[in-house]
Amino acid sequence: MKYYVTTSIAYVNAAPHIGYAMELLEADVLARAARQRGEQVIFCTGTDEHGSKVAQKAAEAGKTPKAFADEVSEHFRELTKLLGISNDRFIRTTDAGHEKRAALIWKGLEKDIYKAKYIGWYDVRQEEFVPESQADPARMKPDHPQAYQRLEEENYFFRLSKYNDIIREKIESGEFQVIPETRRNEILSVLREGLEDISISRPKEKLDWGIPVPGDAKQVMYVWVEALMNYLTVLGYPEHQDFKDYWPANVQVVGKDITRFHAAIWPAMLLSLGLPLAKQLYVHSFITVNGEKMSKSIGNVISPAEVVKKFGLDPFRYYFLRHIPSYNDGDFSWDNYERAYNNELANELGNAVQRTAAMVQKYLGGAVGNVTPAQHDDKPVREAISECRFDRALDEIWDQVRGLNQYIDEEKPWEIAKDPGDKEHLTEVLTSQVADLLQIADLLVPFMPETSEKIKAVFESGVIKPIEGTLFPKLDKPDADTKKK
RNA sequence: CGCGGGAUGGAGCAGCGGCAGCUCGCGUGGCUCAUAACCACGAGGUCCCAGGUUCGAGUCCUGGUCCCGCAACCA
Repeated sequence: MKYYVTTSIAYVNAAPHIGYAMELLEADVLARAARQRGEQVIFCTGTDEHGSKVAQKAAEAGKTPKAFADEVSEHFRELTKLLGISNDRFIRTTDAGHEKRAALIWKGLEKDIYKAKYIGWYDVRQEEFVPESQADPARMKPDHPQAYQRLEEENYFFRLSKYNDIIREKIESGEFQVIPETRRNEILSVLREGLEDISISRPKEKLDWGIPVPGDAKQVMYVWVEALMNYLTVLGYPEHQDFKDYWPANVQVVGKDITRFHAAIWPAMLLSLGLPLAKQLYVHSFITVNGEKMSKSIGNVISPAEVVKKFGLDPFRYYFLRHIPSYNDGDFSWDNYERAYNNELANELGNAVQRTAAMVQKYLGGAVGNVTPAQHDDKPVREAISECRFDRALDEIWDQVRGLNQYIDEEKPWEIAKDPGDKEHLTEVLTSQVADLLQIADLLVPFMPETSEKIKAVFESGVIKPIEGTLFPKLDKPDADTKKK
C-alpha cells in the first residue's frame, strides 16, 4: 500500500511559530502510523517562496528575494529537525524541478485558462483581489494603513466556476472527505453560493518574483496557484513513477485559514488536469496563548524552540497533539503544559514504567522472559487516527495507562511477593504489566517515538534494562533537574 | 440582516433524544512497588434565557441574550 501525506507549505515571510509546528506534528503522526502499518509512505512538507510579500520583505532586509527565501526556508527545515518530523521530502517552490513542472501543470490547465482584464481591490497582504462584496470600505481609502490597491490588470483567469458543482458533489458524496464536519459545512456553503473564476497571474512588470507563465514573458503565475502545484511537482509530475504510484494523496493537512484554497481551488485544478482529488483534507484549527490570539504586539508569541527546550521533544509532541483539540481551537499556557507534563507524563506513564521495572528487578531478579505486547483493543486508537482525531487517540492510549496503574493497585504484587510460594502468580502479574507497557509503547510510536523506544528498550529483551535517570523527570524538583542533564 | 465558532460543577472540555460524564483542582480514606508518585470514595451543576416539539430535551425547532475570532505575524 502506498500512502501520501502532505502539510501545506509554509510561506517564507516570517519565522515558524507553534501553529505551523502543530501542523507538522499532525502530518507526522499520520506518516508514522502508516509506516507502522507497513505501508510505503511519502510525507512531504516545504516552503512557498514566491510572491510580492517575500519580495517586499527581502527588499526591506536589503537582500535578493532568493537569498531571503533561502534563509527563512532554512528555519523551516530546522523546525522539522527540531520536532523530529519524519518527512521524506522538503520541497521549495524555488527548486528548479518545481519551476519546470509548474510550467507543465500550467499547460495542462490551459483549456480552462483565458485572458481578461481585471479591475478591483487588491489586498497586498493576502496577495489576492478582494471581491467588492467582501471588501472593507474603510480600507478603500488610500490613507488607511492596510489600504487596498486599486488595480487594473490584464490577467489570466482560471475557470473555477466550471468545477463548482462537481466539487460540491464529490464533497457531499464523501469521495472527497473534508474534516472536521464544521469545515465541510463551511466549504459547502461557499460552493452553494457559487465560485467565481479567479485571476491566476500577475503582470511581470509589477512583480517579477514568480514563475513565468509559459508562452507569455509578460506574466508570472499567481503565487497561490503556483504553490498548490507543489503537491504534484514534489512527486515528479507528470512522468515520474512516484507520481503514478502515490497520487491521489491520502491526507492533506492544512490550517483553517486556507480551507478554500485546498477545498475548492486545488480540487478544481486537479479536475482540470483530469486527476483524482485527495482522499482526505484535514483542516486543523488555531492555537491561542492564555486564551489570547498570539501576537507580537501582545508579546505572547511562543516559539517552538522555546517549548521544546523546557521538557524536550516528546512532551512537546504530546501536549500539542493531545491538549490542542484536533477539531477545534485550543489554548497553550505554560501552566497547562507543566500540569500535563507532571500529571500525565511523569506521574502516570513515567511512574508506571518505573514501578514495573523496579518490581521486576526487586522480586524477579530483573528477568521476566519473553513478553509479547498485550492485546487490548486498539481499534479506538486506530479509528481516531484515521479521523485525524489525535487528541482522542491519545485519550484512548491514556485509558490503557490508567488501566495499568489500576491493575497494579488491584493485584498488589508487593503483597504477593511476601509469599515465596506464590512466585508463579507474581510472575504472571508482572509479566502482564510488562505486556501492557509494550503495547502502550507500540501505540505511542506515531506520537512519541523516542519515549516509545525508551520503554521498549527497558522491557523488550525480557531482562530489565533500567532507564538512566527517569523517563520524565519532574521539573520543579531541584535534584531532578540537575540529574536530568 | 457579512461570515464562522461558542455558552454544561472552581478551571478546561465531552456528551447531541433515554439515569449529567471526563480531566485538573479541592476534601477524605487506602496503599507502600514507584518520580511526595499510585488507587478508591466524596463534595461541587436551574447543562445562558424564553417559548415550542416529544412519553421523555444539554441534546431537536423558534426567538432572544452574551462571549470569541475573522487568523499566525506587525500587516
